[in-house]
Amino acid sequence: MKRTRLADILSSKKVGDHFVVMGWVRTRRDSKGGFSFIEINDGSCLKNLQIIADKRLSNYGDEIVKIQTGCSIRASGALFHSPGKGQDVELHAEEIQVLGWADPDTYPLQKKRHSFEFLRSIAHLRPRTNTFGAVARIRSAMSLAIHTFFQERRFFYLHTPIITGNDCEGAGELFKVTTFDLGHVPRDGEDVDFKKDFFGRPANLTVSGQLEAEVYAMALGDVYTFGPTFRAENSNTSRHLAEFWMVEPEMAFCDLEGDIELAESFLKYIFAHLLENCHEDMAFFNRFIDSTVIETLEGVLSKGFERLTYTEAIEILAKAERKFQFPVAWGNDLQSEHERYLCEEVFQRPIILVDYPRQIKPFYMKLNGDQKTVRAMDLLVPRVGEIIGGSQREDDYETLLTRIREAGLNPDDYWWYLELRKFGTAPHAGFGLGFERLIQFVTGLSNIRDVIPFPRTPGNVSF
RNA sequence: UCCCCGGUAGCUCAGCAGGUAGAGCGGGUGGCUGUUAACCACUUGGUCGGCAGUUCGAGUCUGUCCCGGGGAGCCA
Repeated sequence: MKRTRLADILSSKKVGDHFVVMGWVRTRRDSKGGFSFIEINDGSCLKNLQIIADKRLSNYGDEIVKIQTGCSIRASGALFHSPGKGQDVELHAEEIQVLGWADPDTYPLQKKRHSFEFLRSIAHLRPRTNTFGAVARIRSAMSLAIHTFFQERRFFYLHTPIITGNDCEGAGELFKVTTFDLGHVPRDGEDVDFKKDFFGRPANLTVSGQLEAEVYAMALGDVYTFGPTFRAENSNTSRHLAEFWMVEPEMAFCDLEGDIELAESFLKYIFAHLLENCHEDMAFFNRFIDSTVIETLEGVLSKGFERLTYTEAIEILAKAERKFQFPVAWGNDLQSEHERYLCEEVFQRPIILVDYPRQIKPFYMKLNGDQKTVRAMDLLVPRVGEIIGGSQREDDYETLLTRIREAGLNPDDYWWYLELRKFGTAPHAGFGLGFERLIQFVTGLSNIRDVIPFPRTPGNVSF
């Protein structure tokens, strides 16, 4: 089954050479002049290859003229300059073999544009469209860039557990993991008897690898995780998934300043990588999805991010002429409308907000000297909102203990996390980046369900 | 979970003030052309989201449930 990928043929354009190509038919147009044009795509790149099928081919009458959108074919022939507009080269087939038919009466994809809503209902076929093919390639390229960025900086890739026994990390509702027969759950009086469950205690899918990443940062120095996380929140928005991928670097001997520098150079690295290596797909998004995405990424590369404190942000919002639905007051968390106003109207580019009030942030963030704020940073981008949340971590044992109690959590559940502060504690910091939200930002796609192959949302686990 | 909007042919939608359904695309057939979201002609195609109700009569009005979208909350 030797073949040459379309990406290689179309980039090298070796006219005169002989190739074997395989792919899925996008369209067939017949010429009664005695041949057919068949466009195929094999997913290796956005572009299609036009194949010229002459009527002298032995199966022209019974097969080739019946080839429809969705069929998979194998074609061999020589590459020629194309006299037509729309493509530089084309393959003149010497042989065409249909590998798999696609009944046109029931194959749901047309040559025409479909709505994203409809394509979500056929998630098994939507990667064959231009948009979803491009998203998949971008997603893959970004994954590679994430690893190379960290590896070049000598971070170690850490695998944190998917199933955890930490019942509360303060990050949303948990999916429970059990082997119980839910019709007959063992009970100890009123309560569920978890001693009889697989782990002998309650377990759940992870909502974040951060606490475990801190463990390894306090031994290896710089580590990062890149894996799936799960939130059972009943969130029905274009920015939330029940299963999403998160990147979480964690650095020992690092403060908030270093954390912000890492976040900024990280995003710049990813964006530069995309602009350099994913020209065709990025141009596609810029043309058909959002005509500002390339300019936005270039803007980040040249100008970086606006940085301000939470307190400064509140001052700007308080002076704004705009009427907000939610009140602006120091101590309140910023609402979407506030974040959007700052990002999209005041600064018109990504912003980093630091030093949030302690009461609106999790227990593990380091308390500032003022005792009122914590060393937190949120990175907000236009359209998508928060894509990074990070902080310097609390490294003082007593302060952390107090903060855990303040949050209404049981210190016993965090004994090992607390021990990191007891034995050789050190300043450290890290952040979490929502991978899908980053893809939304770079592609311009407005619904997060369209940047992950098989989205999981409340009421939907199809495919 | 809350607030808005929507669910009509395989897809995208129209159907104005209740009188039992239309277009474009797709599919099929024929024609035409180095075509390229091809084009032209003909043709195929629907228990109008489900269940109740009002009415002589419901795609159209009412209730309710389900599903989808946008926004909000929660967050990444």
